[in-house]
Amino acid sequence: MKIEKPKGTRDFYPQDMAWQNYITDAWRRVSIRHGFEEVDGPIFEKLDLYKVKSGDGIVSELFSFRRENGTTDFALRPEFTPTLARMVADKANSLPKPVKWFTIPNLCRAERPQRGRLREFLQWNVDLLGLEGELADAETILVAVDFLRELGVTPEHVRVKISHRDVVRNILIKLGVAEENILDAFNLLDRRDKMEVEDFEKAAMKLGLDEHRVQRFQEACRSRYRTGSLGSLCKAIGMPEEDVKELQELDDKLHALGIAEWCEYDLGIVRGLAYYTGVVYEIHESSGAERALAGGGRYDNLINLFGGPKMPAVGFGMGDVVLSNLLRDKGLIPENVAPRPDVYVIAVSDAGSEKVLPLIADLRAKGLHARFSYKTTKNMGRLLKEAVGSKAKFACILDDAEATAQVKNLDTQEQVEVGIDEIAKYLHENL
RNA sequence: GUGACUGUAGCUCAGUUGGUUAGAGCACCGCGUUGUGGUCGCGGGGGUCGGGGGUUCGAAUCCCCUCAGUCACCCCA
Repeated sequence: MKIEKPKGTRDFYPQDMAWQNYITDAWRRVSIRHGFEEVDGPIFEKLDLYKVKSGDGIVSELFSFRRENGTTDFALRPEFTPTLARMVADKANSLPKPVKWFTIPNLCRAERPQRGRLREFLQWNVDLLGLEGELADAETILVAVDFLRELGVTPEHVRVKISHRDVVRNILIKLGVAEENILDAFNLLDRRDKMEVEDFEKAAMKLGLDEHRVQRFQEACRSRYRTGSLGSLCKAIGMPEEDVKELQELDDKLHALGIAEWCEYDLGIVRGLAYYTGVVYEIHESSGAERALAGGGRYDNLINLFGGPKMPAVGFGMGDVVLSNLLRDKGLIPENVAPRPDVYVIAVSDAGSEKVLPLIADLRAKGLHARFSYKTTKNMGRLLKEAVGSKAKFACILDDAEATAQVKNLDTQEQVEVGIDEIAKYLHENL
């Protein structure tokens, strides 16, 4: 009987796993050097945890279950933020501030798979809590940008699109959108690029905007502004600079951190969910072809909502699927992401064969990644080919010589004779 | 949940208006080239042609259904 793997899941063969590790290693390395500490939580939570902030609408898109004869509903985690909020709320008073945490959870969502979206995926989360001011927002953006830079991505490849929920809300209200229609208006903004202009206008008018105001709505939210030009943004949409002072502070910090050229303001970015409270941002491939590479923003009410104190919070998530698409399309996949063996031991005579296993054990005990051939052939050409195929840095050739071996650098083709007892030392010095 | 497209070996694909026992390259396994690199040569395993039904003397090929995958919509935490 053949059982297929569940829809939208992946099997990780060695090559796939090496690639996955390449990404997660970089996520971890970059997080740590920016002063973030790794955390994790359960892979499933009580279903209620996901209802607190999102409501029931989201429930159909998650994998939920109940133990046989049990009474509690659980769900595989579709995101990490609720778990994080719970963890922070639980120990809010004893955690040193600010809280700088990162995590690399696998998440599950019961959606139909398509490009850039699977039912199980990895998502890097970086969150900074308990720090007032826009430096916090800027620092999370810095972490994301630094990561992308580390993998060879440039400002030409991607744009960090920044917006602010209150700014957009102000514009909408000034244009005459009623308070109770604000979320619908956000939603409309979010989808604007997928809609025909006519449909967009029709939907906008439903929210209470006349023809003239739809036009201004369009102008305000479809334009992009460079960093350092918030003044002209205000002028263009007729807004006092006072109303964008948080964005201005963020702007200053982005310049101070040297990442302003990666960023731009795009008031069409609002993010889907209701819990964001201030700055929101998404990272997109420049042409806009892919879905968002990362998304985040400020959620100052969430810790409070989960029973903790009121605490400022900002963070983002980046999924591995869209990231991999981007890196592949931009030709940014390194040739070797799997670990290279330090040395490949081969025997080209019967006497040499006797020495293989003791040498292998010795090399490995001394911390070297050492491999050998399971074949019985003594054909040196064939064995060297196998060594090269393994991507080993050195080959160690054992022959009839009593106490020495030939150690060959497979990259440079240099070959030297080394005493068998000295091989580990030689390799450590020359790797 | 809706729609479009695609299913032949692990991968990329051939396969004549329907006609013998379904093929190639790469990959994998083995051997040889009797001691220095991705060669070359020989050999091998592996496919109920996604599955089921139908038309036909005969189906990978034509028709219907179904399953899976991809992409788009919905949604996107």
